[in-house]
Amino acid sequence: MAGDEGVIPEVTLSIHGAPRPERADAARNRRILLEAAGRILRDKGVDALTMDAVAAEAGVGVGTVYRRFSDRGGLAYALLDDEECRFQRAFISGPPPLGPGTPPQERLRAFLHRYVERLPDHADLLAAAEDGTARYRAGAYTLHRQHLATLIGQIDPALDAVYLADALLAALSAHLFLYQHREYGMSLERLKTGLDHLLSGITS
Amino acid sequence: MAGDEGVIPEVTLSIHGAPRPERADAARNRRILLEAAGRILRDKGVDALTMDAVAAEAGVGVGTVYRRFSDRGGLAYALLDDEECRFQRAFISGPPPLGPGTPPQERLRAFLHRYVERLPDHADLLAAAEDGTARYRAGAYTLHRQHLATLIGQIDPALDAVYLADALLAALSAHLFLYQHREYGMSLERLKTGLDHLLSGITS
DNA sequence: AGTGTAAATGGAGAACTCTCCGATTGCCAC
DNA sequence: GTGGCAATCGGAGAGTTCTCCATTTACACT
Repeated sequence: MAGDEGVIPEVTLSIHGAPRPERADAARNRRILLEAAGRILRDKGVDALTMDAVAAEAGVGVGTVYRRFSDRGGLAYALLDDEECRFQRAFISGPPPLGPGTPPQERLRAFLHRYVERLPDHADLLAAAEDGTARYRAGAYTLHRQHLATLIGQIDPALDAVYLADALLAALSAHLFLYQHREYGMSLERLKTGLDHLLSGITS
Repeated sequence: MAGDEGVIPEVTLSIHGAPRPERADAARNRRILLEAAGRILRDKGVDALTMDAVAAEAGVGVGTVYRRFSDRGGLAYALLDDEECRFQRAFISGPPPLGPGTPPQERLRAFLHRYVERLPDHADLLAAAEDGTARYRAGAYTLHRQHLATLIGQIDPALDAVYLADALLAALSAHLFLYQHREYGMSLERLKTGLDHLLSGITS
């Protein structure tokens, strides 16, 4: 416990910028809740991950769960936060071809491929997080879109970079992935190759 | 009432092929329920369109609503059925450029543009219908995908037509549209032009 | 008409998400 | 310390979706 974890508070780049430091009991509860949620997720699967169940497992009231994570999607995003932060560091400042120091065409392709590789492990939780219009309001989406739009703008300033970023990310929807991969049996390789073809209209 | 409506039973091409004819009381209730739902939708908006409200407005039990339309998404799709059937007729057997008798590149483009034009009027209801993975299980999605995949296969048999159909349709998600158009302010023209750019990788 | 049966009905109730607000508690200035 | 206040807590309850099944009803076949 000494020294805690690091400099950056928690829930950093990805979901929402922390407006102000959390009170000690609140921070403790966040940790307790995340651990409880992780246990439920591991032991009983994503369907058992209800707000009531998390509250019961953590031994707090359900109101506390909603105060920490504004809704079920928020809890799901919080559970993905570690991995998301790693991904964000990788494409913002990591080594090539994901990070800087590579032509934008290749960075774009690397981003999409890496995103696909991330999906199998997280699609269930992501699908819960991305429910409805929630995906587009999340910080992660905004950052991904901005990153893709920047790369596309570097490739060809005449393109509508923001629109194309949305379109590419739409093809990476967790719900679509669940359907394509688990139900329709498309392999990750097939998805990557398909994305490459989509890209060919952009990198031309 | 004499002569009813037509040859084709109801809920025809779009949602699911009718397995067997409906009993008279069931058909009557379907009509009553759809009228009640339409009234609620018109008067109070999509948020008031709950299964309980429809049941109450129609004067039946909620179990009946669920028997007719398996869930809220099913009800939403049923409300869209008329328009959907018209759209389907248009791209299957209607006049060019949407229907046959036009090069596949142009039919593909016409399909996407027409889809975008349809969205503003129906996005709210469509968003309710497309919730979660429901979109991909719906008959309408399957048909749209098959149509697009056929056109893409005609353009270039070497492409993964089914994957690209999914990807194009992903960009037409009602949830994404609501975000892009209503929240982000993208015009229909901008969406169409963006889709044209996406297409350029396919029609190349 | 009478009858058997498969289909349709309705509403109680389970499960869930999310809100509300009085009670409680950490934290900072003094 | 201690006083005050803003943040936090908890759990009852409202609103929804969807299930279940005992009861009722339509319709085909004598």
